[in-house]
Amino acid sequence: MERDHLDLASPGKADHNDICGSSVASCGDNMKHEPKDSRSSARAGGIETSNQNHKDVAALAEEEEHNSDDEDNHSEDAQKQLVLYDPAAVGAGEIALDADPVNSQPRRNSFPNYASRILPSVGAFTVQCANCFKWRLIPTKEKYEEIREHILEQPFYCETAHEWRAELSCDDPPDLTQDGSRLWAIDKPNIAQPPPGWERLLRIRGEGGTRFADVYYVAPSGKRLRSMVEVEKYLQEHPDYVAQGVSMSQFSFQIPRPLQDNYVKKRPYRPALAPDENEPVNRITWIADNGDTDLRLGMPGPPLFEPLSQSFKKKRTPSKRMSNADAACKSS
DNA sequence: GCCACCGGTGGC
DNA sequence: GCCACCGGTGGC
Repeated sequence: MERDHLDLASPGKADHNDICGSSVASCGDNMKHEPKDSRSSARAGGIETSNQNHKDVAALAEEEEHNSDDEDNHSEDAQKQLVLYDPAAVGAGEIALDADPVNSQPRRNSFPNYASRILPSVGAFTVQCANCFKWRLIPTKEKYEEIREHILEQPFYCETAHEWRAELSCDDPPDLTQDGSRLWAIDKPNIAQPPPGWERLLRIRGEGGTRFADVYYVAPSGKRLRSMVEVEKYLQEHPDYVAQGVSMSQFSFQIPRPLQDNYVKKRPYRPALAPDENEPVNRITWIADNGDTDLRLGMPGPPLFEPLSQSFKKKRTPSKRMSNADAACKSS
C-alpha cells in the first residue's frame, strides 16, 4: 500500500494522525474513555473544549506559558515553546486553518493490556509568540517544522504569522489556551526539517505507557525508520540519498514532552549496580490521573498522590541492571 | 507476513 | 529522570 503524504493542506487525506514531527503537541483528549467517532466537541471560538476529558495542562501552563507577571524573565523560555495540540476541538471557529491536519482517523491500540482505546493524535500545531505569549496556530505541519527549525535564533512573533494571517497582532486574542481540555506537549526546539521527500511522523502513545511518543521518518520509498541507527544504515544502503544531500544532521528522534504530568508511567526504581540484596526496594511505579487534574490548572502546588487502584495493577518487579560481567557477555 | 504500537533495557 | 534503541506481538 502506498502512503499518502501527510498533506495538511488536503483535508481528508490520510492515515495520519500522526503528526509529524513536531512539537508540542497536544494531543488531545484522549482515549481510554469512550471512543469518539467523530470529533465531537463543542467549541465556540476556535478552541474550546472538547470537554470530555480533561487532560491537564495545568501546572505547566503556569510554568511554561507565563503569560502573566514577570514577562521579562520569560521571553527566553517562550521562544522554546512550540505546541502541537489536538485537533479534536479545533477546526472551526474563528481560526480558519488552511489545512485540516487533523483529519485523521482515530487510532486504536491493540495491546493486550489495554482495553481497546482511542489513541491521542495531534492534528494542529501552535507556537507561542515570544512577545505576547499567546499561542498561535500554524496552518501546516511544514510551516510548523520550518518555524521550529530556527525557533531559538528566530523567535516567533504574531507578526510572523502575517504570511498566512495578514491582520494578526499581539492585541488579538490567543488562538487557543491551555484550558485543560486537551493534552498538550511541548516540542523540542530547533529540530531540522526532514529532507525533501521525507516525512517525520510523531505518534503519540496511549496514556500510562512507558513513553510518550515515537518519532518515525518515512523515506521517499515508504520505508519507516525509527532510530538514528536505522537511518544511518538505510543511507548506507541507499547512497543516492546521500548524493542528493541527505545527511544524518537532518534527522532527530527527539519527542515532545507531555505537559500533563504522569501521562507516562514512571519507571520503576532501579537499584544501582550490584545492589545490596537485603536493601528494601522502592516500588513506586505508577501515579494515575483520575481526570481531576484540571482542578489544578495553573496551580504550581504539590502533586496529587492519589491512592488509585491502578497503582497496584501496574506494579512491576523491579529490574536489576546487569552487572558489568553480564553486560560484557551480551553482544550488542 | 507485515507493521503499528508497546515495553524493556542500557546508558547517561 | 530522560534518551536511545530494538524486540515482541496482536491485528490486519
